[in-house]
Amino acid sequence: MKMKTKRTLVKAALGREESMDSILIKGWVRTRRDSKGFSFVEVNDGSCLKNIQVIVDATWPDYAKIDEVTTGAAISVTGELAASLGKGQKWEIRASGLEVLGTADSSYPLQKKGHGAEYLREIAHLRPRSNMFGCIFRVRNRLAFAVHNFFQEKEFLYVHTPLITANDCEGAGELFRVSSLDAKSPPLNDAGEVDFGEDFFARPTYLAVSGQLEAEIFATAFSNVYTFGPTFRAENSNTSRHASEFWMIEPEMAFCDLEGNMDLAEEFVKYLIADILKNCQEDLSLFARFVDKGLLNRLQFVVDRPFKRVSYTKAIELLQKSGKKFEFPVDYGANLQSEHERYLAEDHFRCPVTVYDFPKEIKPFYMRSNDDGKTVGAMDLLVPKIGEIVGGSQREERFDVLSENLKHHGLSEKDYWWYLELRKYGTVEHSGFGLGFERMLMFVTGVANIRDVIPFARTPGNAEF
RNA sequence: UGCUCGGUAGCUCAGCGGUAGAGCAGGUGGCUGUUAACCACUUUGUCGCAGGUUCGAAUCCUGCCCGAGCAGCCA
Repeated sequence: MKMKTKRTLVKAALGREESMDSILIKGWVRTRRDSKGFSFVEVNDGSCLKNIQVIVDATWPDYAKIDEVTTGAAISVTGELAASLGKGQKWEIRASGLEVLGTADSSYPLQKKGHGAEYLREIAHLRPRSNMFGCIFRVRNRLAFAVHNFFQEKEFLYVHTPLITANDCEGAGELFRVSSLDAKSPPLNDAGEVDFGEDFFARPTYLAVSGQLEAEIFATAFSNVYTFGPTFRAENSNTSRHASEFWMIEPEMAFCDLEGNMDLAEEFVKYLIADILKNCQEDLSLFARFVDKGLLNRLQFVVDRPFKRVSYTKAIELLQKSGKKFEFPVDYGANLQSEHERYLAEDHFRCPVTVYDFPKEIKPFYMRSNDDGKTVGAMDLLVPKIGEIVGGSQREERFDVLSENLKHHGLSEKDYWWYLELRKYGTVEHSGFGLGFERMLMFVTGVANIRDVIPFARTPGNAEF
């Protein structure tokens, strides 16, 4: 019986130290170049950016089949892995057999030459086969792995918080309603409004905008926990850095104050960048060449230097003294505008900056009140080019103060009874933050649009794939 | 949602009142090792949609649709 050759991934073949008498590869044709007497076929299977070059000699009995070996076709090649006779690659495969597994005619939308990001977005089912998106999604994979490594090395517990929630969390933002009621004729109450008491969960429910409140439950049992999952916002945002469905990482730590929180955020961001610099060099080199020439220097810079920290009050002073004309006025008590954040990270400090201790009026109910009575222990980590990448706070652990804050924000204690009980039984100082996974990926790859770092982007009016 | 810019060949784009172009892709032929191969020849268009102005509209005007950038909301 003939031994069946096991398939080798292109990445493994290219990384070989020695030649192979017999090799089997499978993948998709990127391009074919014909010469008199033989053809060069470049095959990619997604395992790495590089293709492997296959030589098909015209003396091969089935050489007529070469016409079907077109850009986009899926093929299987057997042959010998040998040192390349040409320049530009170490190894090539001298084919002894070739099978076209799936043809692709000339209507194949992915050509060998430059496509625009917007066009590729319209063919999200094929763009992973392009060089750029191959790199993006390999880095995305590694970044997700690095997230878990970071927290697992620190003994943080990975917790799965619910995606369907009954609290319209923090009273902020637009939520997607989750309902199984008949949209055409929903049950009505006496006032003629939709009666969500009749709905699946016997109350109004939504897709979660954050797992924070539930993460706090676990932090007050396991000390250090993190979530990593999808989250949903129904805001009609049309920008290059907002998506309706995105992934977020939310660590939550008991016995930790705002400073410990900022320390962790900084360490986390640096760890992720260092991991990608180390493990995704080939993919990063493509971004450095075609997307952002300054990428590698900027990433190295961020890993090497400490982040700056300024209080909100100090940040306002800096902005007022900057002499720069802003479209929006810089006033104490107002939110920092994008242009203000950009000035701090890109012009003034020229590095990531953490702004902390914000006025209480512009922040949610759960953030811990500072002793000055005016500010809360909040922090935003701002990064050049992208802006806010992390938002977090120390949480209000004092029952009376939290209860007061709920009232102040017009929220009912009844809806947050379990959240309040965390403060009633064994309450402790605790803190946490949220890091936008796609924003981190944008920073690490230099890709400017969030729609291009998520496999299938959900934005207002778009859910095709 | 507001402001700004854009929609011309399969893709990238030029043309911006005088009747449709280039490069690439595709096709044909050539080339003894190519590297987004090269050389020669060659096919392809409701110029986003609907009105209007004009002798004449891809080009000017209005409305709509779609996309992008920025702002707000945030991660």
